[in-house]
Amino acid sequence: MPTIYQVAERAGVSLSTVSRVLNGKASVNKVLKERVEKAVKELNYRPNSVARSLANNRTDSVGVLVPELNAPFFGDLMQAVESTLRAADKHVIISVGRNCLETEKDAVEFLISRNCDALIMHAEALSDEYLLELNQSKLPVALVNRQVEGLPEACTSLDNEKGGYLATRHLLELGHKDIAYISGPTDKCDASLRLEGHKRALSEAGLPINPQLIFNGDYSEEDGKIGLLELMARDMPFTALVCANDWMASGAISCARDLGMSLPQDLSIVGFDDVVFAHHVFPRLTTVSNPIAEMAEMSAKYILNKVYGQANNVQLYFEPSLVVRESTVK
Amino acid sequence: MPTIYQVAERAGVSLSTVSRVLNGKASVNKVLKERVEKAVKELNYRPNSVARSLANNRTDSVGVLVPELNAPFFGDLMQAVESTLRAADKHVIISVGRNCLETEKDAVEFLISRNCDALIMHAEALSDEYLLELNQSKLPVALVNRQVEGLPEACTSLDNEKGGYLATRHLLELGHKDIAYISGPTDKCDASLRLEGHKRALSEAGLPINPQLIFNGDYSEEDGKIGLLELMARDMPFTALVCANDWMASGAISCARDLGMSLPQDLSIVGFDDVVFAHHVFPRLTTVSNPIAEMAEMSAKYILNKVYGQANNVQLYFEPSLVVRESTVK
DNA sequence: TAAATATGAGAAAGCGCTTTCTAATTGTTT
DNA sequence: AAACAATTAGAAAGCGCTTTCTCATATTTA
Repeated sequence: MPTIYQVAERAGVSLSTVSRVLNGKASVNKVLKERVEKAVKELNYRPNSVARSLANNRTDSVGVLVPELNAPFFGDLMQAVESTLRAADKHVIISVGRNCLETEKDAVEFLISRNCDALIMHAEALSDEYLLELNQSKLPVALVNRQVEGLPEACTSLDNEKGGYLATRHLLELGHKDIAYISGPTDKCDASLRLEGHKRALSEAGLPINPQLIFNGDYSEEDGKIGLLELMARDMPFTALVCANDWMASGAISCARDLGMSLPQDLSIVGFDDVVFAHHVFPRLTTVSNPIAEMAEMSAKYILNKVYGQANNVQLYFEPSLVVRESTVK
Repeated sequence: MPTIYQVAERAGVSLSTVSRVLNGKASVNKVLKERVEKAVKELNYRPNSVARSLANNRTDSVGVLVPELNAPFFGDLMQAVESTLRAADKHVIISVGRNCLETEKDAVEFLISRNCDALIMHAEALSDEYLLELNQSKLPVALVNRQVEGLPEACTSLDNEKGGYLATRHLLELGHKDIAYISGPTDKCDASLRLEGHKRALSEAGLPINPQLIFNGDYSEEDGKIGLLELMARDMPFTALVCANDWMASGAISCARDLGMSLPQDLSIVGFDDVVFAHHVFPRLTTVSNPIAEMAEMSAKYILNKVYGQANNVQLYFEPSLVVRESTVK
């Protein structure tokens, strides 16, 4: 691998001049510039990014923290972040948090030790205070799909309340009156907001909120099954079911079928997120779209602005919309 | 951020000594060692990984090339690679190839310019020659799920022929005689081997190989649909269908249902890969498991051995197995 | 006890780049 | 034409670490 010194020698200039040509920051005599460019080409020179990083104290790399790598939702997130950042010649270092406080902290430490210039995270377990502190003392941080008090411009988020509202209103419009709900873990903000939306829709329709028709799940497919079983055991009849994400909806669907129900006639089901497999399940799932890819892209653009001096427009707040498929009927 | 120099000062030793303690390569007087460790702790010192990389010419980072980030198959791959490498304190730089020659080359260049110590790739478009040359002149390379002439120990692969054979034999054992096949792109080695296996199963059963019952798809969901339509238009009746991956199987399933067929009674369908959504489709898909996660893990271990001096056992060749679910009946 | 060997610490060079500082050259103004 | 300002090139320091080389001290051997 040729170094900048060899380029300088071949071009007959000092290495400062080569550096200036390469970075285009200061003006360089046209003749010398061409000589340098020629030498660069002839030697097939590529600057050593490590040396560059050491000298100017930035690595052009952004750490990304996601709960897992093999889930469609986070796949979409990473896809968007990677392509946005790569277009700016930045690179992505990925770390997995597993939805666990210790692992997330570890992952952040790891990313810091790797000298990332910034962090883009879908943090589940880390506290608001930790994130604030991190942002202040170490690295600029962008949060995807989460709102943190004190970091207004660093957070992209979805109107989850509206999403829950849309799901339930759709069922109400189809004529359902007895609507069950399988919630996500209510200590998570998005889950509790979705539930709020559900309740608002019921209230607006003048219907009571029956706690017997609400089950608290943990967003897993398994809890979709368990939830449906439990709700049915409570002996409060219902003709429709809202699940706070598609995984639980999918679990509920296969459970319902195992119970011998025919869908969607016996039970209308709505999911949330519109992940890839939503149209693989049968009946194809009516769900609420979650523009995770756009949110992730905006988070990346925020970092590009904040750390790398770009000036993209960034949208922080997103609206969900209903995707009607075949899992809901009158 | 404290530097090694400040640690040395606080501990009252030279920075060489600090370095030696940190890296544990040379022996250091116990007393001094403890003083250094104390200073490290007090200052909360973390070595600067960039400076370290510059000095010893290695970045402890491995480039990973995948066709896409938001597909379950590659999600599994990355998950395995990331966790294996992270356990060894190496980090993963991810780049996307999009199944396109130019993009893959770009991605590799990018990874090289980032001074990765090695590359782990699921390369679709790059030629064997390119990969060989890359491995020889630039960076150690590991190929996941692909065999490259000349790189025997660097490749993990699946017995695709056997997979195709298993799929078809399963249908034969259920009593099917007229079995259609939707293939992947036959210029890809895995696709053509799967097809070979299908043919061998037919031959062993004494059945003719009817080209009218074979359709060449491109592994996309869309081509599952198109394939089924086309096969049915050919007026050669069949009672079972093998698809060379789960995406096409899923496409064929929804197409069949749109056509009013009832599954699996009217048509038994087998997929390939056993990706996450295989059990989300209805009827739950009988398919051939592809141990992509294990292959990816082995590729990572190979790199750990080759580049970082570890001594893991690595298995290079994998056997598929049949996963019987509900999409196939007598 | 003197000489030979082993052990461990520090000084300093070097990894490949950026950037500041200085000096030289060119151009501008009166 | 003299004095000044504006450009632009090169020298050198510095980023934070590793590692070689050298030297001092401790240990072993005759």
